Amino acid sequence: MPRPSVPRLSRDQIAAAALSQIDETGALSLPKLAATLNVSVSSIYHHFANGREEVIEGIRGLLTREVIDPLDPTMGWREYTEQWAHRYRSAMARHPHVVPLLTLQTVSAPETLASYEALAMVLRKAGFAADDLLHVVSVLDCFILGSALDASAPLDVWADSGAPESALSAAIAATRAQPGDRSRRSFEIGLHILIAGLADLLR
Amino acid sequence: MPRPSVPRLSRDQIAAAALSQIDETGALSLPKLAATLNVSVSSIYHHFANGREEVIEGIRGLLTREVIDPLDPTMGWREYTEQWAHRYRSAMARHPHVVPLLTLQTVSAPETLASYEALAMVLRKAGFAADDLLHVVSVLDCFILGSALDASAPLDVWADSGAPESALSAAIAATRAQPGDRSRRSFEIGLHILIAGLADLLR
DNA sequence: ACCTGAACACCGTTCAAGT
DNA sequence: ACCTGAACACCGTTCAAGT
Repeated sequence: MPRPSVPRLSRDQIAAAALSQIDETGALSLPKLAATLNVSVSSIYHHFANGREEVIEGIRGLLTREVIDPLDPTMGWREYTEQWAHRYRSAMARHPHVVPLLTLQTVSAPETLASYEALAMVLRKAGFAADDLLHVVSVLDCFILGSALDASAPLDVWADSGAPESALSAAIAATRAQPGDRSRRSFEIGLHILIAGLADLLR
Repeated sequence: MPRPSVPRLSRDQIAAAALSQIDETGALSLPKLAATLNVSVSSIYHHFANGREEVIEGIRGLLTREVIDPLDPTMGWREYTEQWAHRYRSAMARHPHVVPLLTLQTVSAPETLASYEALAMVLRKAGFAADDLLHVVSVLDCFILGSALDASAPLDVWADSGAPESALSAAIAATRAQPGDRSRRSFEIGLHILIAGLADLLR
């Protein structure tokens, strides 16, 4: 078979197909990915020399690009942080099965690193002390990641965990009566508390 | 080979060996686990009919038992919550490679469910509204889980991510100058903010 | 540069069979 | 009840070879 005049694969194309496979099947298999792309497994390695792990980093990059790009760094730090957090969480919540895979490996996608750097610059300009800045980023990051995991595998499963007088079951029933997305609402409550609390670090 | 007079395996023993393997190698392989236990792979399935996933749930149970047990439910909700959160996070932080595996599957370990139920009861007695209670638990849970992941794969790797004038690199350098565990310190800052903020829900 | 095809070592899971 | 041994379908990764 001749070498095609135009490459049949690109990194973005592979990462996008991998993302779809995870969304649909809940897992990533390189043989299946190759089959979807009408290509042999080993040719994926030509674009991602480090194999599976690098493909997953590609997905992280895709997701970051998708939602983080158009943030205006000149707005106030509170608003910037809130939007940054919201976008991150919703990007991940849209791909529930991907999130646990992302937690399995260290962040190296340049788009993701750049978006954290952008947040750090906004916070520095807002006057956060050098000693505090990493803590601020870290606290936000932890909560967003945890919330994304919560959106992936909601606590609601625990409904049938205990006896009928269970405090947790009662709370779940009460929450079910409320409209909207429980996980998203929890996220918003926590985020507002965190931003208000972190603002105190500015004196 | 005769059937041994005393069983050679128990669930706890298998889960503990699995935990050690993950701590030491960063991954869990049932064939290797069987070899360590001087047993054939299929005999693991006699104790954990659902295989690998159930073994990992066993580890979750082990970790929960290890640290959650001796919490006195009569203390104030703030103190209870703080200790509960601290213990959870440190139990997970002691086993960094385990945390991502735990996020891959739904919680079903009864010990873990019981500890969330205990927290919910303390919060209810403290006067949290039924509509708020699940959000309170969820916000705490998200932050703890995210913090455990942060303890597993610290942000500090990002030190060499950018140019020398990077705001993130500067923040990392400033934080390195502080004594103690950066991830743990971030956790404490966030936890105190969250508990104070959640207290406002009591009016 | 870009892709193929075959090979390798390794998985998790199942099942009939032993005592 | 508790364990063995073999078999199955499936992984991720590598590498020589094609054009």
